[in-house]
Amino acid sequence: MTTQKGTTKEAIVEAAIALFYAKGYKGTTIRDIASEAKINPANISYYFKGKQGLLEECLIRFFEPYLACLEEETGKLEKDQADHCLKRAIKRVLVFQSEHKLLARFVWREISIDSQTSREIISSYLMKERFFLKNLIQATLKEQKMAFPISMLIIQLKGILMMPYVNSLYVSEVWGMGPHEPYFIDKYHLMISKWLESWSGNQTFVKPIESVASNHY
Amino acid sequence: MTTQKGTTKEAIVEAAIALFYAKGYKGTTIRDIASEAKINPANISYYFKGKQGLLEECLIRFFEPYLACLEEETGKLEKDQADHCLKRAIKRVLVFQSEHKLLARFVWREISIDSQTSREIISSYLMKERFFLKNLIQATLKEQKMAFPISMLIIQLKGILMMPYVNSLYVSEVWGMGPHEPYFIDKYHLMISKWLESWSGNQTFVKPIESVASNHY
Amino acid sequence: MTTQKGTTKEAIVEAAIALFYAKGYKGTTIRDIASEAKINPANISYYFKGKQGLLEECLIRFFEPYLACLEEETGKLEKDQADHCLKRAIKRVLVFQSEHKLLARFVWREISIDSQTSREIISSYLMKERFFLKNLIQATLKEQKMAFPISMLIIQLKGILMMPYVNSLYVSEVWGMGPHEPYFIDKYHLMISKWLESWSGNQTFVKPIESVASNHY
Amino acid sequence: MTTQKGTTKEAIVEAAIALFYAKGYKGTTIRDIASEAKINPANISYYFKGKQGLLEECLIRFFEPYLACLEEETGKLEKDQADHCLKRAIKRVLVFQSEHKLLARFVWREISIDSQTSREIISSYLMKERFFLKNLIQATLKEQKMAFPISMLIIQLKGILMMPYVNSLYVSEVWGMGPHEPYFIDKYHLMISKWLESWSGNQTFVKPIESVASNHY
DNA sequence: CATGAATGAGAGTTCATTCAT
DNA sequence: TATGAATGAACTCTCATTCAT
Repeated sequence: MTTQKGTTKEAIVEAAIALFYAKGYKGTTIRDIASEAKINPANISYYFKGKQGLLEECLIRFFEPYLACLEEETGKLEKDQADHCLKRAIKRVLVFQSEHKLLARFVWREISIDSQTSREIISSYLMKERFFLKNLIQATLKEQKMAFPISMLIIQLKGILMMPYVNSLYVSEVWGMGPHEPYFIDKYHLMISKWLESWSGNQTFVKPIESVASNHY
Repeated sequence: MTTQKGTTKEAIVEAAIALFYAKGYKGTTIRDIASEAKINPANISYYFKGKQGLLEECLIRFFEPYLACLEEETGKLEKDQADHCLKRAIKRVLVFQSEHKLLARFVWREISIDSQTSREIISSYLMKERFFLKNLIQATLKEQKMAFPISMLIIQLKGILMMPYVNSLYVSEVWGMGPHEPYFIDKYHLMISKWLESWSGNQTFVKPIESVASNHY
Repeated sequence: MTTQKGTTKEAIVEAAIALFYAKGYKGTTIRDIASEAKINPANISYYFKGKQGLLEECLIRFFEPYLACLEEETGKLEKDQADHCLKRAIKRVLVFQSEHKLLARFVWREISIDSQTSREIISSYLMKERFFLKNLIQATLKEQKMAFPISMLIIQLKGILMMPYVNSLYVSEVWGMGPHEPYFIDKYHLMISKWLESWSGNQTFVKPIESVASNHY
Repeated sequence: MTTQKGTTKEAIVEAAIALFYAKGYKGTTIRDIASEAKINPANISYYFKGKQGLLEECLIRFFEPYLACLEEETGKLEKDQADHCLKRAIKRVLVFQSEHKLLARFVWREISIDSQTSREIISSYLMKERFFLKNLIQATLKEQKMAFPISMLIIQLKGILMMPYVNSLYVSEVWGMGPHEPYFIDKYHLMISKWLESWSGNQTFVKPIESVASNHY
């Protein structure tokens, strides 16, 4: 059978993401994936050197562009205002995740399982993430007297970024709209901006924080 | 080898909870469990009619007392003030989950996977949960003009209850303390109370909501 | 199905030896072995931790008693005449191999293939073999002026010992009888004795070497 | 990529011989061969109709010239002295094998494995071999009273011819030199001549047999 | 001729489960 | 109750082979 070049590989990844999301990595067999992608199971080993290789491809496809957002904005710290970089980074990360909801959800859930497998690749990505977030936050805080330790801000930020895709149900209802809806990102981003300004001191274009609070609960 | 009556069964469940939490249901083999519990794998089938039976035992051990909290407080609605019942229910649920952190975390994570298996038992529990939450909220709202649809409040509440065990990292850092710390529950409960009063209109012993907001972010 | 204790394991090893001999290690599948032994393929992994484990069991079953012959006679060097020890060692090795012809043939053929697998276990056994042979020969040579380097004698001896099982066809026809026939060992042993005396100088009960030579060719 | 005509095919055969020798037929994959020969795996099927076809090509490349030696010398029986033909045949066979050591060793080892595959081609070659050897020996023996049955002489001769390549280690040490050394063939051939004369009665240009014997052991 | 994609058969292995003891 | 042996199903992966280009 003749297929378009590259089609098979893409079909496998797409099917894998959908099934890993729905049934978990361990709960998905390569035959599931093969039949979903309408290809021969052997192709999975052919293209990805096995099921774990496919998992790693998925992780890479998530983390590479995800980290690119953070890296690029970290790179702009020298010529742009730090809080602008941080805000742009946040926005880009939110957009990226919202464009890859299944993948985002699957990745954040799966790495909470002590899977033995792919441990190295995951921890290397998480290290990079932490590095960029730290730099961005540190630069934003530069001239501030820090009310919080940086480490705490990093983890807060990370939690906020993951939240809509890990607890989408919760967030979507709390916010009256979900990550899938058109203006969600704008709204969520606005909320984060206010949180950010609450500690960065840089409140140029922000409404009073009370309005967020009452929105929030 | 002779063991105390019931000891074997308990050892199995304990080992299962720890391993299901760490490695996921699919990622845990009954031999893992057996060797962790220092018993023979055949005993698992003997006592629980198989691995799935053991999973269901875990689910039951989580949901039965969990739902009991809600059911009992729902039952008190006739003789006590509705918002008091709701607050007590919330507190008991938080305490229970905090006493069974691994189990709570495992259950809420696992049911997000479309496991096919145990689907019936899970959805029956979730139906009950929804029923009790609805009744408690509805009673609290009784004489209020509802600003929100009830369904939204239910899901919000549910999200709030699960949060500390699903995203413990996030919550613990945002709150400056985690579900494992002694006063966490009190603090978290206080926050929820304020959220609750923000829509129930019953603000007898509550500080203004702004203070929560500024606490929060 | 109920079977005698230990029967299954033995049946597997027996079937494995026969099939490894006939079809080679790579050419034999565990399903071949299982059906030959009339057991379930999973038992092979159960008892031997996989096909390679079964191979190693076969190697162990060959090398352990084989080396025991050499080790014991090496141990007797202190209280007995060296050439007697060496001759007894040779005789015992011949008898042992002749009692396990398939195994012997399979082992000597298989280790000539660069199998990657089981490399460590094999080379450790061969090292021991060389050690014992060296000691036995060295002791026999002690008071002789050595016409040959020891290493050459070791390899000659080893070749002679392997020969009847590696090239049984050849030997059996040259000798007018094969390793399977009752008096073969005696005759072969006599030949070796003469070869041995040709360099050890100890010719007490030996016919002149020419008679062997004309027998041989 | 353009390659010289025939180059690909030759590269495949060369790689195959080296790998079959080192890892056995079953232990070698066509991808091993392809990457060793730096060609595409599909070419192997293209040129040889599959892995087994490649094996058969190797067998042919060994047996055809091998048998040609025997056939040609058998053909000369009518116009030349029988024992001269036999000796020349032996010499040519030895030279040929020594020029194709890997192939020789691989072939003689592999046909001792009941490979099912290529059984027909192998046994047809072995039949021819036996036919030529029988004729050569029979002619040499013609005017002799046979002390041995012919069949025994055939098998003895065959064993002698195979020996240096099957048990090269053994032979090389016993003889003080191996099949790879320049004068080995001469020496080995001399030895065979003496063996031959010991039963053919034709001892014109031979040293006394004792000298061989004392050389040998 | 040469190639990369694709396939089906079958290999080794794991696993939950059963059963006689 | 508790256990070790044994099983069948299913999984991942490898491999020789085919085919369109």
